[in-house]
Amino acid sequence: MSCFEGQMAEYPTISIDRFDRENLRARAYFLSHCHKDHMKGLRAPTLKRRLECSLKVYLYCSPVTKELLLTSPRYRFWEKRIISIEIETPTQISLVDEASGEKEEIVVTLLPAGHCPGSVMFLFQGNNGTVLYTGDFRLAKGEAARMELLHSGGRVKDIQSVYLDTTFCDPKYYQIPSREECLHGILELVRSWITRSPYHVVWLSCKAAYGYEYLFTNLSEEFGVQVHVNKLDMFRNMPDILHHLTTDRDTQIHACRHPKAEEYFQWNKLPCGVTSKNRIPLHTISIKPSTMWFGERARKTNVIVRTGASSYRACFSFHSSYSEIKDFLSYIYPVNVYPNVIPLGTTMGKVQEILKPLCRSSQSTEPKYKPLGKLKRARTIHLDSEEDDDSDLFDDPLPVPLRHKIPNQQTLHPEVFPTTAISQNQPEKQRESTGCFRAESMPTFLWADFIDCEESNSESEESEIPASAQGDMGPVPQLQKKADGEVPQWEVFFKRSADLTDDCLENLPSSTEAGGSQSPKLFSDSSDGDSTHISSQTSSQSTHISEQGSQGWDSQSDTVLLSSQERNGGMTSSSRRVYRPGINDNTLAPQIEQNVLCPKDTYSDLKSRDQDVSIASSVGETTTLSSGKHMPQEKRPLNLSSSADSQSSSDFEIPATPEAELPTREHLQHFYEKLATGERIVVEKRKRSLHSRATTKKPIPRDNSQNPNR
DNA sequence: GCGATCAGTT
DNA sequence: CACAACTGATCGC
Repeated sequence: MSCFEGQMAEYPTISIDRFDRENLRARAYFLSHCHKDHMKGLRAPTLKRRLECSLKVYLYCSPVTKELLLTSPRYRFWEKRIISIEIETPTQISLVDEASGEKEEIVVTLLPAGHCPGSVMFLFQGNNGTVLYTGDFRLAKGEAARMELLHSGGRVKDIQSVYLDTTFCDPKYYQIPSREECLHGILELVRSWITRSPYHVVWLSCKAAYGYEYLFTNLSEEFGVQVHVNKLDMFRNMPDILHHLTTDRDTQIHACRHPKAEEYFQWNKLPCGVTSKNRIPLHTISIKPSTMWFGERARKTNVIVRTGASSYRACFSFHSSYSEIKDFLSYIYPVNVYPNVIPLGTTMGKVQEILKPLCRSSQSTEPKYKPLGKLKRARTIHLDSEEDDDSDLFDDPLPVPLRHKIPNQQTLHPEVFPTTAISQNQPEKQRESTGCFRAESMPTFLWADFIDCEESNSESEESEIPASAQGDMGPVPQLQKKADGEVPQWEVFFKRSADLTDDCLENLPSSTEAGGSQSPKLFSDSSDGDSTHISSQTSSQSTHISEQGSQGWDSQSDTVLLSSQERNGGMTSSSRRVYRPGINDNTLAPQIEQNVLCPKDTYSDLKSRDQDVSIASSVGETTTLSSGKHMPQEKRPLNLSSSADSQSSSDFEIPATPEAELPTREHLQHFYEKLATGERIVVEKRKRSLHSRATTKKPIPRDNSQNPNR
C-alpha cells in the first residue's frame, strides 16, 4: 500500500510516518495520524534504543495523535519525546545532527487532513523549498482553497513538491459520495431500524481503526443513543467523542468487535455477546462501512446497499476520491508530485500520468496526456500560473516561483513559533485545548459534492437478499440517480431533492414491516448530499482535543440551519434512548417531515449558493471563497481532460458546484485580474477565520471525568 | 519469545 | 478487493 519510504527529497533528514531502516537516522520524526500502517518501526527496539542515545530527537504530531498514541502502553516510551504542535500554527524546528552539530531550520505547519481524529498534513518550509506531505486525507473539493496557511498574499504558496495520498487515485473511485451523504444514508438506515422497537439494534461492522468517530458521534447525537464500543479510554480527554460512546452493552447501536463477530451475527448475536434484552431476542442488522466495495460496483449504487436479509453496505471513505485528489492537487499546483500509494491494479506510471498534468513540471514535458481539446486551454494555464486556474487570463507567464519562492521568510515571520521546550513541557491538556473543530478544520462546504448513487445493482455479494426481504429494498433503485452513466446535471439533482418524496424508494428495512412511511424519503436525500452534519463530522475528524461539547455542536448547527433544528427538536444528544416504538413514531413523524423538507429548502437556497454560503455562515464563506471555488471549477476541465483515462470517467464527471452557475468569463476575468495584480480578493475571509478561531479555542476543562468505563 | 513477513479474513 | 487490522504460520535472531 504505502510506498512512501519516510523521506522527502527536499528534506531527507526528517522522517514522516516511517520509522525503520534509513529513517532510523532521522533528526526529527513526524507522525501524520495514528494508523498502524503509518507507524512502521515506531515501537521497534532499534528506534527505542536510538532515542535513548539521541536526546535531541523528537516525534512531532498533532495533540490528538499524541493523545491516542500514548494511550497505548507500547508507545508509552515516547512520552517524553513527543512534541505536539497545534493545527495551523507554523512552528520552527531545528534539525540538528548530533554528530556534526550541523543544524538546519525548518518551519512546519499542520493542516487538518480529515482522515481520522488527529490526522494532519505537514507543510514544510525551509531552504529547499516548500513541500506538502498529505499523509492520508479526505478533503472535499475546494477545501484546499479554504486553508489559509496554504496561501500567502492571497494566492497559493509556491509548493515544490506534494507527497500525496493516492489511495483512491483510480478512475473507479472517480466520485465517492461526500461524507455528508454517506452519513445521512447511514443515519436514515439506522433510524428506520431502531425506531421500530427497543429490541431492534444495529451493529456497525467497522474495522478497528480511528476514523469512524464522526459516524458514532452523529448517530449518538441524532438518536440520543450512545454507541457501544470495546474501548474508549483513548478518548478520555476528548469529551466530544467520549460522550457518545459507551461500554455498556445495553444500547441499540453497537460498534463493538470480536474476532468471531461474523459468526456471531449469523446467530443473531452481537460481538459483545448480547442476544436479547429483557429476555426478548434482539432484531439485528449489520452495516458495514466500505469504500472499495462500492468502487467495484459496475454500476453506481446508492450509498446504502442491502447485501443480505439483515446486512447492508454503507459507502464510507477515509480517503479522497479520484476527483477530490485531482481537485486538491490542481489547486496546489506544485512543481512535483509523489504518490504515497500505488493502488492495486495500477502502477506508478499510471498514477503519474494522471497526476503529472496537474503539476507545473508537466508543462514542458508531456502535453500528450491532455485531451487535445482541453489541452489548449489548459496549456495556458499551465504555463502561467502556478496557482493554476486562472491561467487563461494571465498572458504573461510569470514565473510563478518569483512570488512565493520565499521559503525562509516564514521563518522570520512572527507567526512562527519556536518549538522547543515549550510545547513539550506543557501538559498536553493545555495545549490541546484547541478545539478548532469543525468549522475550522473543515470548513464545511455546503455545496458538498453530491453524489450520485445509482441504483444498486443487485450484486449483493454477500448473501443475496432473500426474496422475502427483497421487496422492500430490492432495488435501491430509485435514486434519483438515473444516472446512467451520463454526466449528471445539477438540475437533476435539484430536482431530485425536490422530489424526494416521490421517487425514491429505498431498500430500507422499514419498508417491509415497519411503517414504511419514513424510509423512502429519507433515503432519497441521502443520495443528494445535503450538508447536514458537516461540522460534526469535522469535529470527530478533528485534530484537536477539546471540549467543545455542546458548543461545538451548536456551531455546526449554524452551519446547517435545518439540520440543527431537527436535531434540537427531535432528540437531543442527552436524551438517551429513543425506544418506545409508539413514541418514536410520533416523534419521528415530524422529524421526518423535516428531513424531507430540509433538503429542499437547503437546495433551493443553494441555488444561489454563494449567498447561501455566506449567509449561513457560520461557516463563513465569503465572496472570496466562493470565487475561489470557481477557480477550481474552471480548472476542472483541465483536470478532466488531463485524465487520460477517460471515457469511463466521463460519466462521473462532476458538474460544478450546484450552487453556482458557472462563472462567466467576464467574472473570472475580473477575478483573475485582481489576482494578477495582487489585489486582495478575499475581504471577508477574515470573518471566517475569526469565527473559527473563536470557536476553536476553548479552554478545556479537560478532565471531565467521564469514566471511561461506564 | 519477539519481531518481521506473508497469506488469509473481515 | 491493497480502506485498516487481526490471526496464524513460518523464519530468523
